[in-house]
Amino acid sequence: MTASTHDPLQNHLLAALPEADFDRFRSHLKLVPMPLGEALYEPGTRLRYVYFPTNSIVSLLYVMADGASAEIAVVGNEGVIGVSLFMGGETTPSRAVVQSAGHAYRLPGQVLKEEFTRAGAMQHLLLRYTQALLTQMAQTAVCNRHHSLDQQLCRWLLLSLDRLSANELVMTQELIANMLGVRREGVTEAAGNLQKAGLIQYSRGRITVLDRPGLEARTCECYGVVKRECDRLLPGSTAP
Amino acid sequence: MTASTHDPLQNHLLAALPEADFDRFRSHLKLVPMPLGEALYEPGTRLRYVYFPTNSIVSLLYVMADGASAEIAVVGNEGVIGVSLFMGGETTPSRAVVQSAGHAYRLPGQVLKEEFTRAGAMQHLLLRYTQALLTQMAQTAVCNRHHSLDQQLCRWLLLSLDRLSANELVMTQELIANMLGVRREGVTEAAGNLQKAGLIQYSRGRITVLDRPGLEARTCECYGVVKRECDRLLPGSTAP
DNA sequence: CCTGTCCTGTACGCTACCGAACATACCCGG
DNA sequence: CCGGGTATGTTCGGTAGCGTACAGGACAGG
Repeated sequence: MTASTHDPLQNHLLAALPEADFDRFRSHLKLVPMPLGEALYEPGTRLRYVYFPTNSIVSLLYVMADGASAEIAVVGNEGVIGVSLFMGGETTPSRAVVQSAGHAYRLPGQVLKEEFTRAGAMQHLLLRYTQALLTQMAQTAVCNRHHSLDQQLCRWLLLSLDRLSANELVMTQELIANMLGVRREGVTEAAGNLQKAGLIQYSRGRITVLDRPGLEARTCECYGVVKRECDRLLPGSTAP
Repeated sequence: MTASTHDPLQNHLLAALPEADFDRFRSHLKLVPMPLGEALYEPGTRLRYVYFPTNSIVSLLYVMADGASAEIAVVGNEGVIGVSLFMGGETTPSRAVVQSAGHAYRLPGQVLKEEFTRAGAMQHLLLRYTQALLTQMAQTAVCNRHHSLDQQLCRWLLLSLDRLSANELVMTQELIANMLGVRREGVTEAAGNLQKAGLIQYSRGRITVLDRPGLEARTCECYGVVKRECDRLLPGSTAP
C-alpha cells in the first residue's frame, strides 16, 4: 500500500500500449487529483480532456429533469472517461462524477484525437474499451429491469471493488442510492441484509467486504457478464 | 407507398456516404428479407455479416438464464446491426431479433472491416452511430429505473415509429412485453390506457397511432434525449 | 462536555407491477 | 356454421420499492 507513488501505467489502457505509441504523447499526460464528487463533464458540454483513472472511480450518470439520477456505467483504471471525444460526438447527455477519490492522468482532447486517427494500437484499445462500455450499459439496463435491490447492490459493490483492487470502499449510503437511482432507505435495508449475512461490514461511510465469494454468489448474472466482457476485451484483467 | 422498390440508400448511413466510398463496396451489398422473429446473431457467436435495415426494425436484447429478456436498443434504417465487428470484440452477450419484418442490405464483415480501416467517411459515420447507440442504451437503463410502464410504452412506440416512417405497427402485446421485459398483462393495461386516451388504436396485433403529439406529451424525457442525440449525431434525421 | 451535523436505522401506508388463473373476442379453415 | 388457435381483457392476492416522517448514534468543534 505505498500508494503515494503515481505512474500512468497503473491505468490498464495506457499500460497496454506499445512503448513507441505511448512515448508520442506521454509528455502531454498530467497527473490530476480526483476529489470525491467532482464533475468531469456536464451534459452537453464539450470535453477538453480525457481522463485515465489510476486509483479513482468515476460514475457516468444521467440526471433527469426532476433531479433523480441513475448510474449508467462506472469507469476505473481499466478505462477512460471521454469516449465521445474520439467517437465523434464531442458531447453526451450524461454526467461524469468522481465516485471514489484518487488520481487520474488527463490528456488534452486534441492530443488523443491525433493519436486516435493514427489508427494504431491506441485506436484499437479505445474501441475495444468502448465496446466493453456498451456491454456495461446494456447490462445496467437489464439489471434495472429485472433484479432486486439486494442483487444490484452486490453487483455495484463488486464492480467498484474490481476497479480499486481493494476490499474497502469509502462511500455513504446516500451516494450509493444516488448512483443506483433508489431511495437511501432502500440502500440501508439492502446493506443491512448483506451485513446480517456476514458479507460486508458497514460503518459511517466505510464499507468493508468480508466475504467476496459470498457477494458473488448473491449478485445477479449481470456482474458476471460485464466482468467477462471486460476480461475478454481488455488487457490486464481488472482483478487478480 | 410504392414499397416494393428497394434501394440501399433507404438506409441513412449508406445514403450519407460519399459516392466514391459507397462505390467501393456496393457490389458486396445484398438485399435480404428480414422475417419477423429471425435472430441475426446469438450471444457469443461470431458475426459473418452486418445488416443495414431499410424498412425493418431489429431489437438488441439480452436474454437471461431464466428466459426473461429485456430490450437494450432498437435499430432501424438510421443504423446498422453488428457494431461489435468494427469495434474489435467480434461478439456481444446480446441477441439481435427482427422486431418488425421488412428488408435490409447485408455486407460481409470482412468488407466492412476493410472499409472501416480506411479511416474515411465510413469509419466516421459508424463511430457516430455507435455513440448514438451508447446514448440509447444509457437511456434505456434510466427509463427502466425510473419511469412507469405507460411512459415506457410511449417511448417504445415512438422510437419504433420513427424508424418506420409510418403510423402503424404490426406487433402483438406479447412481443412488446418481451421487448420491454414486463408481463404481457402489463402491456395490455398500458395499451388500454393509451387507447382510452385516444392516442392509439389496438386491434389484434396492429397498432395505429392516432395522436402522435399526444404520445410525445405522455412519454418520459428519455425519448426526447435519444431522438435529439440521433438527430445531432446522424445524417438524415429519422423523422420528417 | 455539550451541541449541531451528518450518517444510519425504523416504521407505515401506498402504488406499480408481478404471478397465476381465467374469461372473452377475433380470425381462419374445414 | 362450427371449432380451434391466437390475441386481448379481467381479476385477485402478493410484494418490492416509494414517500414521508422520525429516532438514534457517531463525530467535530466550541
